[in-house]
Amino acid sequence: METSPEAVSSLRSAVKNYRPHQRILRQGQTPELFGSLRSGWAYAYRVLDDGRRHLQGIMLPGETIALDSLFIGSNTISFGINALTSAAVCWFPIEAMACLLHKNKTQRSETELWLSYYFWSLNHRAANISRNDATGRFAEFVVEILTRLRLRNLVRGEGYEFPPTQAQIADCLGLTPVYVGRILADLRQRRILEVSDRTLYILDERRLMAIARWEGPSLDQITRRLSRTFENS
Amino acid sequence: METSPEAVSSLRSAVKNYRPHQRILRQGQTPELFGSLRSGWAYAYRVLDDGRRHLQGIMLPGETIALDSLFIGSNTISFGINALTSAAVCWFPIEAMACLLHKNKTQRSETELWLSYYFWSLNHRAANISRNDATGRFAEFVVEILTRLRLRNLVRGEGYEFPPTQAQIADCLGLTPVYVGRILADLRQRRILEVSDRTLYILDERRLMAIARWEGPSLDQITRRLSRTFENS
DNA sequence: CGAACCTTTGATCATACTCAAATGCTGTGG
DNA sequence: CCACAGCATTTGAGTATGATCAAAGGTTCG
Repeated sequence: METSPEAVSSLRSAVKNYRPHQRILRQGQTPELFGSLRSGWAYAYRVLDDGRRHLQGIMLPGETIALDSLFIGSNTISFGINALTSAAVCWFPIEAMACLLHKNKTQRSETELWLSYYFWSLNHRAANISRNDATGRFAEFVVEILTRLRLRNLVRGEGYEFPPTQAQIADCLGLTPVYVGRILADLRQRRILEVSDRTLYILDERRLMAIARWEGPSLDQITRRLSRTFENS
Repeated sequence: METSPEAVSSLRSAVKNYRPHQRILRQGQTPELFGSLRSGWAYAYRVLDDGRRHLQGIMLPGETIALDSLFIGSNTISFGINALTSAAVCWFPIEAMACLLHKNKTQRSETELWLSYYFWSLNHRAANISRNDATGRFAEFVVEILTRLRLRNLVRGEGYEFPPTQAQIADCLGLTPVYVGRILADLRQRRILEVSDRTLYILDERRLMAIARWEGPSLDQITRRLSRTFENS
């Protein structure tokens, strides 16, 4: 929601810093503020009855924290959000934000676009987990993150910043940490991609996409429109 | 969205009937109308690149078709919706509906509740698929549907109406039809539940819930509030 | 310097898939 | 009314993908 700074910046806002693993939003809480990640990564998770965690998604620098909170009023969010790396979050008052979004036509259609992307990705994630094999899941996971990093031009040097641990990736994809390690080893050996020192190197993007069986059309359509919103600002 | 009939019924609406498997909403379409299932079941699906389908969710009688459409403006929905049984859908103009929801405070907070349930279920479904084993997934699937059927008092006789085929269940849970059959046989043999003649009989709800490892608290909280909205109308 | 965590590798195991064939049910047209 | 095609279910036998258990080396942090 990195949008139309003139309008948004008129809102009172506060920046808060978080250490890795620090809680940003509590599961079951009614959010009072609406946040956006100024820097760093974060993850949305759900604590299961047996104590294990399931990671529902990952937030990249510049992205929105829990878009839900703009629309659910006084209801609670069903997940918590923690910092994955050191992170800074910019907080806005929800009420004012929602009001602004409703009145300003441009803002509103932009929010609708983000929300539709949000719905898309929630559904897509479930489809990915249920149909792809482990390697395919991981490949899709990487491609999605890549797309989002590129959208915001977060390329650093030759590689991409890629802080999640194997255990976190596993919790995202419904795999075990050990097996994620094996997938990484396999992809590295096949010279498709390599992760080292929290950096991701894509060696053969074409084959990576083939493995991910990426649904080009449906995502492309959305990202093209999203990237247009960046050009305009 | 079976709510405050006085207000909603003032909107122009049309009822349309559908045969089993008939398309209700096309994938990639911008919905012009907002629908609610007057009778029958429907399913939201996504066609994958390899031609297979993934079922994203199932809609029961009385429920809303694609709550998304109220919030995404002119964007497209990333899934299609088909009738699962013979079904009747009641269509409302989206614009008027959205406007009504925004102005009327009661309606609005009710929509927020439904939307938060929608977000919950999208996330929950992904968590279910990625963490539970096949039997657990199915048990959770059943318990969720059961909860929703009861919410609307759709009990018929001693059993519950349960039209989905094993192949559809499989596409919902990321399993194969054959294995779903084996799960059913196993649960029947263990006297936990039984499906015959499109009817579901719960033989041992306690054990079913245990298998589903149902997240009692988080769902209960929502359903209690949802059922309150039914009592009020 | 030690503790905690992350990664890597090996060996074994089980859950769920694949392939295949038989049975039953439903609807349709001759 | 029957024959048949098409689908849904059931069961069997064999297989593979990813889990589990275990241990060793590497990092990071206090």
